[in-house]
Amino acid sequence: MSEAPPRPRGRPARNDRPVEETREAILSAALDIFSRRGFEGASLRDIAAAAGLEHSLVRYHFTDKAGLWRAAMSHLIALMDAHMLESWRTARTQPPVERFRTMVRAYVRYCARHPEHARIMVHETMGDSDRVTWIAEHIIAPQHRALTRLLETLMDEGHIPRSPVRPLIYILSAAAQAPFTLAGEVRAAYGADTSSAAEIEAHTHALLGLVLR
Amino acid sequence: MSEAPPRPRGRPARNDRPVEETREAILSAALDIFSRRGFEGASLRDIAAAAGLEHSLVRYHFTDKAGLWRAAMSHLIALMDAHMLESWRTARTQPPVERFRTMVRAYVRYCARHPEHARIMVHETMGDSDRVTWIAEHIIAPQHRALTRLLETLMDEGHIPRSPVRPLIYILSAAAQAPFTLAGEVRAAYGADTSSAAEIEAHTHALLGLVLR
DNA sequence: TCCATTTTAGTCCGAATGGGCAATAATGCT
DNA sequence: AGCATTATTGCCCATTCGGACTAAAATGGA
Repeated sequence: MSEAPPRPRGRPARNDRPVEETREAILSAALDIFSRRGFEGASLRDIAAAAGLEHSLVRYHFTDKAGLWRAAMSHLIALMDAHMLESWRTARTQPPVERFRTMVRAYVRYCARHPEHARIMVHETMGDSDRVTWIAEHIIAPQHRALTRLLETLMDEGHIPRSPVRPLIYILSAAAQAPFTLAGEVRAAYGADTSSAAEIEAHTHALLGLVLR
Repeated sequence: MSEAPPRPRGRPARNDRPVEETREAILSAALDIFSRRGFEGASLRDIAAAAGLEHSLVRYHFTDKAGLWRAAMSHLIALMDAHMLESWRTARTQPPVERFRTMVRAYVRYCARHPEHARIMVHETMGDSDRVTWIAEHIIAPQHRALTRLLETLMDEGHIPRSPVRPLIYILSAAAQAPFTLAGEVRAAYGADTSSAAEIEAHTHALLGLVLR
């Protein structure tokens, strides 16, 4: 009579991983799964499994599904800031047109490396959960504030046609994200891998060539 | 002792709705829910409820969740064709630049009216289900084939900068869709309703002004 | 009129979900 | 050495999921 092996309940002898590494593994997995399935569609068990853990541990570290979502968003903002910081420092000493080029190049590279970002925006922008409010306040507003001044300068100097800024911002950021957000579509329709360096460069070039003439 | 009202099992006396109307109600609800939650996240019960029916009826009409998805996609293509047909007829007699203007105007209006479309593309482009293959073949390929010829003519005539077509197509279509796919974000960040006629016109104008100079 | 077909709703099932909680090994403070 | 805290797992719960099946009213042809 083979009894089901009564694995003892408590903490496993699984030591060696630094404390912070567990939290980060969970947050990375959460960004991936949330971007793929949306908030409701994502399951704590899938997120935990993607990080190689049990779902109770996710709840231990982040209390709630909602709490995990907020922590994952803060993590995403930190990733973005880290990625853009250097380019932002380079750009601030450049004249407007070059500054724009530098920022677009950096942003396209960021979109290619973190397609979860744009996907999460698409997911969370539906319905009127409090999550969309959080995103608008903590992510969209600062981003757009920074872009608005630069775009107005470019219009004043005649490098881009005069136009209300908001449509322009959405045109530019969506254009920058597209081939990476839709990477699977491009792969299925063209057999191309848009995350390659050559594709990133080609996309940046096409976008800058269209906007600055 | 109030017995739970034993609603008889069978078909309710709910007559009067034309047969085809039930199917269409289900398909419209399916497009909405699929675009909001993705394939796995969407529940037949939610789709049925959105159409005012029981979930068994959805399975009666479309057998499967996968079958419903395919039927909903065909329905979406029919909606798109119906919306674009008239503009396409107008455009074919026009010179290239005007033809481009006509097509962009029509496409932006379509994106505003059917934001589900772009949202579904974002959802289904993740992972490599057979659904992304279906979409690439039945939706993306014909769309891009039609656009490619027009864009090459515009480049030959010097109206847009010379560039590989694929990046250009993704830039243009993402730019056309953005404010409507992200309608909730725009509402939360700016308090604006991008589905209004004025917003649609402003967006079209900004896009055409940037592309054709 | 009768009866087969079509269209609808209700119910049961096994699996998965978010959350609550107990058990317990590791760690670190005193 | 002893003890509180931290980090982790296993298990239980009510709810919901997709799907299979049953019950029955409406419809239309014979």
